[in-house]
Amino acid sequence: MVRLGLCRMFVSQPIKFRTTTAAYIKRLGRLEQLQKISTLCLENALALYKSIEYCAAQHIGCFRVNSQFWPVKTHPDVGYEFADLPGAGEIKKILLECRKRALALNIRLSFHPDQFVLLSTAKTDVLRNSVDELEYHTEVSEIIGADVINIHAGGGYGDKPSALRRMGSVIRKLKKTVRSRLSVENDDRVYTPRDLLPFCEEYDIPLAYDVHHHRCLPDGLSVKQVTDAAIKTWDREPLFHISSPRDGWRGGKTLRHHDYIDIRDFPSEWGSLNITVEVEAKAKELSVLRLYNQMQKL
DNA sequence: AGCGGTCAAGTTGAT
DNA sequence: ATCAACTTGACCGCT
Repeated sequence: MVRLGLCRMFVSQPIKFRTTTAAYIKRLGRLEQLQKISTLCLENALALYKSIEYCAAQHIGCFRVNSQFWPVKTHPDVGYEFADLPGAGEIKKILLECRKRALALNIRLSFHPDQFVLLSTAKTDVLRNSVDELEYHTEVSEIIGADVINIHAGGGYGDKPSALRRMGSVIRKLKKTVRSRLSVENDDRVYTPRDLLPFCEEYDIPLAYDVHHHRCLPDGLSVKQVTDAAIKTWDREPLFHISSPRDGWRGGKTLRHHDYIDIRDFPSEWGSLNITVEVEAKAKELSVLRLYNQMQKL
């Protein structure tokens, strides 16, 4: 019933996603830049195909694709159009094969852009970069068939209601292809489910419920209450997050992720639901496999 | 082959 | 005022 999701990479499998840095790319001429990036994009497309095959064979139902899948795509100096890469047509063919394979094997694909994507910011350049980044993620999503681009609500800036209103008005102006994939996640420092649930209803954006963050930053709502309310915000299969604290629940730093999931951290309320649960744990596929096996025994 | 320095971007909260 | 933490790697370039 529960579809477990693997995040971004493998620790035991020979499946590698490549990336580069803007500093390195800048040293090359434009043609060399595009050639280098093309090579990385091609390798990443092949790695995605292998990832889909692996997940399907191991009862892993979802794969979160790395944000650097097309490296430095939106960088102001070295960014590029996908179509301008040498061999773009060949790469796209492989990506369309990924889409077909994921559909045939029922592997859900998702994205989680990093912390620089901030729709609640008051700064116009930060906002522009954020929207560019979301549009890049959407461009890939449309090709490979990813249905979720999950982001955090960003900073509070001393006034969370105002920040959320800014984010809401930006969301209303996003292209439909972007907006229809967007979800917002409760974080461990600023925005709780209690903050976000009314926002999600008002702006028709689903809540990606991270139960670990909720435990780090409680808001008086129970796991059951948030689970039920979050499910109602989704018009497709809900997507939630699970992780366990590296150093246990006692002591200060509960935020850092453990290698594996402690089965006791997996909410009993989730056991029989039709939901995707992305596993955020450092042992990657090994942690998903262990959790799957433990859940089968229950 | 192994290792050290480096990497686009924002915000928060601990020191 | 500075810096680690957030997802922490993975990369290049030197030995």
